[in-house]
Amino acid sequence: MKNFDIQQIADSGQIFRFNKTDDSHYELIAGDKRLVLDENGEPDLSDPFWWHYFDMDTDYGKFIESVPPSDKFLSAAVRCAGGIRILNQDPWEMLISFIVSQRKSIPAIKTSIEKLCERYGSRMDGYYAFPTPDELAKADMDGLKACSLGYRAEYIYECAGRTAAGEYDPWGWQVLNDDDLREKLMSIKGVGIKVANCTMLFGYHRTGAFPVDVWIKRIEDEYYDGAFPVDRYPGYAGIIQQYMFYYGRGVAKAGSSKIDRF
DNA sequence: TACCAGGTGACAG
DNA sequence: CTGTCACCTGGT
Repeated sequence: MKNFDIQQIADSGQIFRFNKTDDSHYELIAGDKRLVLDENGEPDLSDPFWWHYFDMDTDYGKFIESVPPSDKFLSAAVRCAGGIRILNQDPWEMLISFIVSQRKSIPAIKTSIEKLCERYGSRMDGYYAFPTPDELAKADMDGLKACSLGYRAEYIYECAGRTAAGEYDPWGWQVLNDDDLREKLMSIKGVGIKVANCTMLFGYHRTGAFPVDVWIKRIEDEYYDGAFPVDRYPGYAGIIQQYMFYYGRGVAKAGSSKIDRF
């Protein structure tokens, strides 16, 4: 499959409910759906939901080819991360997941989200769906604290309550332009610029959103004199960000054999 | 065992 | 408007 590598997608930090189930299978849960992947990581895309989820109508080759050879870092990044795609995930699930993500390691994020699903999500056949706003709004602070959320519990509590009440409408916000959407997201307590941009990129497929986290910051400081030229990639800087994130994080983890240095 | 983690809100200056 | 700082707590 062209420009498709499930492991790279999983390691690019956009999905948290992706797990190895045994030595030859992976599972991916999105909303109330589950996808099982074989040892090759090749999903069955006959279901239109998953076809759209994996953004199969988009040609990622053109983004990769647009990278100027003069940019050595980015050229190396796309060589190593060419299988990354921006998934079409659910706005609500992304909003809650990235509120949870702040100041947490990825394993800790996954643990918290799994606990939220087990405690508040619907029981499916062998797994738990991501809780709906109504389901999550039933949570009290003690229950949320039991999900290892720490100080984020009150953010989740408030966001779920206001969404269930109709004050927040994550799905309705899809009609907003990027700036209005970002402003709306940042009006939510616990959502700053980084969480807003991640939610936009992964939950609303706003590929122009460019989340700057500690990894991207390090890369900007080290290779781009402090600021990445986002304007060079109009409307798809977020896709470029994913290549940078995957590669930069891989380089930092010394000994990672699948990463080539430049 | 300490230390840090894909940040944010509150508050100074 | 930019700079600091506390913050819950799991994972390594």
